Amino acid sequence: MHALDDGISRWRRVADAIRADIASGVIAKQLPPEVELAERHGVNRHTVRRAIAALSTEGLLRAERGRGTFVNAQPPRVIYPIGERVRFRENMMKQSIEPSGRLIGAERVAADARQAALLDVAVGAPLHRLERLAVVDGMPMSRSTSLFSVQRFPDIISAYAETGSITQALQKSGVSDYRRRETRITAERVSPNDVELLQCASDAIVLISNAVDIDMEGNPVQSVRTRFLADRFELSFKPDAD
Amino acid sequence: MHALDDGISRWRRVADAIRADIASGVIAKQLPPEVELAERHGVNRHTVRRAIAALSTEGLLRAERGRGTFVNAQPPRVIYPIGERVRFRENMMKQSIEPSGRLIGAERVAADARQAALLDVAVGAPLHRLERLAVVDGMPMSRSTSLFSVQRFPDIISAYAETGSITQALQKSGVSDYRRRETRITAERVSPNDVELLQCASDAIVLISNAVDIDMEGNPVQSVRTRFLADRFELSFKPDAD
DNA sequence: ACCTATTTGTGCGTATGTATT
DNA sequence: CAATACATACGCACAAATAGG
Repeated sequence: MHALDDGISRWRRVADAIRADIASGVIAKQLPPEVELAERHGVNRHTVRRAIAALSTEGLLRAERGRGTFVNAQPPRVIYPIGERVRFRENMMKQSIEPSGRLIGAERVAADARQAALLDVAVGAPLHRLERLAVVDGMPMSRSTSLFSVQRFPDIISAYAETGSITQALQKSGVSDYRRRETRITAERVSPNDVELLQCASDAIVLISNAVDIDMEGNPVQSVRTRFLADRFELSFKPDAD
Repeated sequence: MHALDDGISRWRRVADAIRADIASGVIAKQLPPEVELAERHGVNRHTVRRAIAALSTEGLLRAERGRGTFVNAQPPRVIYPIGERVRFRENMMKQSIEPSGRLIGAERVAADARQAALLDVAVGAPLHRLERLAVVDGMPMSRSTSLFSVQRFPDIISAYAETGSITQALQKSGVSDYRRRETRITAERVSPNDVELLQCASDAIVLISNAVDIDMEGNPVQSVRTRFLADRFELSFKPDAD
């Protein structure tokens, strides 16, 4: 019978009670241990764990093995401008943030239909795939996967490895300047592959930006898919430019 | 000892196995029952449930009590342009989609510091808050909250209620045209308040667009915060315009 | 209309593993 | 090393929704 006062399950009511305690300030930083919460609410420890799991999924709590369960403080999001001119380094330095890119890996792949259309190459044409991790103050901020035509940019990978900058690597390859043609944005849960690199929870949310850069003649230069941690970033679009 | 082959927990390996089966097409639409999966993988039913819960959080699966657990079909996302000229109705009709807005509620509120700065009014100044739900083919697509200065637009609420269009309501209020000054985008889990209106899972992800519209003289007209379901939308930004 | 089998959801008890203090 | 606290895993029981006879 389990003595349900209404149609709400016990773990939901425990979760609601904890959420209320946090909102009212009764619980400020750290939760009582699971066994104590179980006693206090008159439920099994598993039921408390179920409630904590739900609140963790909401992003409200964070459990650390051996230490305890803590209320998540949400720092203000970094503002990331998107527009015609997109330069990671410049954007960050405007906000007094020292950025750095890290090369994760590079590979040659064959263009599928979608990629071929974006980069204006034949289906099956060889592409360089460049995997990068953007780091700010030692904190991973975004993961990006860039695609370049091998035919047009045969040495782009080594150029990036040397300079650590897409802009400079493209200059070495004869592209003096480039601009963004289109940026498409959506959001998903982080892929398991990126969890370790981004040092985030396995159910974190990432903003996904799919973009195509073009040179001054309008020819596609790179197609890039960037994953930003949504709780650390806000993408800003200003028509006027700045 | 539980016979862990490596450092990965059993539920994770079951989850990985299920994910692989889906990717390879071995499982197409519906999963075998939990008890059968438990037998097949040599684990307890709870362990299978843990794996299914993780994959559900990823959006890959959907469990229905009494029926079974199903693979989520992901329909292609609707592309939503963001740029200087933002007109919900026009945007949707370009993709042969018939939109409609629904008035959820309206309220008078006092401007806090942030809102006051955005709308260029005094802190504490009265604002109209307009709550809307955008619906496409009977399917809820986005929830938005608009703020207008009461002083400048005393009758905006009734004008919207009559016309069902922000653009037309503003025209009635003497704003012949307007454009977007800035759009900021991030993502969060859906707020419990919006779950019912958006008819989504309680842990769904929403893209959040915070934007300010200005009239042709550059004066702020409205501040609007829109929540799009991330699995139904892709926001597109093209510098050139279209 | 009813009953039954199937399937997911909830809850408790117990034991053990692992990281932190 | 010991105590504490979260993580994983198994087993059992019953509730609730669904589907079919």
